[in-house]
Amino acid sequence: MNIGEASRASGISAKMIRYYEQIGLIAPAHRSEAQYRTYADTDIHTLRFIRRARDLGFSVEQMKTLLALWHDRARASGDVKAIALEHIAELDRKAAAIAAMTATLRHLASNCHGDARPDCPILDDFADAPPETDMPEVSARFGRANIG
Amino acid sequence: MNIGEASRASGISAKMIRYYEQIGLIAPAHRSEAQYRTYADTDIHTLRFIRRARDLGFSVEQMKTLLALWHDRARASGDVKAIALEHIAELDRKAAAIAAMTATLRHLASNCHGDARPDCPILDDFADAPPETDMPEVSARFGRANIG
DNA sequence: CTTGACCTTCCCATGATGGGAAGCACTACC
DNA sequence: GGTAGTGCTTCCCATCATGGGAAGGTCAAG
Repeated sequence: MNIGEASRASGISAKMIRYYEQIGLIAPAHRSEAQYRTYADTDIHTLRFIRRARDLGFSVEQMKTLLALWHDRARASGDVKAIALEHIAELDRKAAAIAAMTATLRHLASNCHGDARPDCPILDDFADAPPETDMPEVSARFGRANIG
Repeated sequence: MNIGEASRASGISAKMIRYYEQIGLIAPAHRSEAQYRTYADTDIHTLRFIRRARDLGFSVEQMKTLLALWHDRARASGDVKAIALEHIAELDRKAAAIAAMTATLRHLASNCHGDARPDCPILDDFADAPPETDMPEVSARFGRANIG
């Protein structure tokens, strides 16, 4: 199986498959005589594993660890769970940051006429909101949230 | 006021102030004889505006538009509100993607013993989850969500 | 043998941010 | 008037995961 077919079978672009190989997330693919990468069913299995983990938001580093644990038949499920829980916590943090933003924005937008008149509470807020001293907790004010 | 003081007054790093100038988000600062950037109160006001918008998750491109509207005394508040609503919609999409991820992950984690035993439903799912055909709607399955 | 689809490597771009080096300017102190 | 220390300048590089595209080799069908 060439890389195009592997891509279709796994849902990962050929570009990314090469990249994952380059950074060591997956082992270098076997090569045909013409130096084409070839993939066996087990390789596709691995790629699908990666696809699933990636879709659940895991980073490449986390996926490296997860793949290692997957291949370690003597792994402790606690190690896997710990990574998952840490990732959930990270996602929860991002969600909280987003929720705080949308709460503030919805409030500002609801007070804005949104017509041809120039008065706009949104711009007024941006112009006059007091500078943040520091992030106290999750509120309508926070530093550059790690959401992008 | 030099860039360091402007940074402290606005909450934006000196690095980012220079970057914002470079990409044209803000006008080139006035320079002292020694070519030091100098900032007046109005400049700080603009930087604080940017800080606020940035903290609410707006992109540089959106901030460019918002700054233009801010300076346009004949603006229509509807134009500002439209940008805000679009951004809220974008944030909601990210939040939904995150929520779908955490829902799936919490479910998998709750079924994982998380002890020294190797059996792990999380890895089992990653290894065997059917490949996604395409994103149907917001569910536990979705493509590479735009959350990072 | 040509056409077209596929593969290869290599370089560049994204967005917003930080790190760090080399060199010049300013301030405070002796 | 030196000198130490801080601050400013520009320039280059890195992040993270991904895509775009060029130049060139390979393969299968007609």
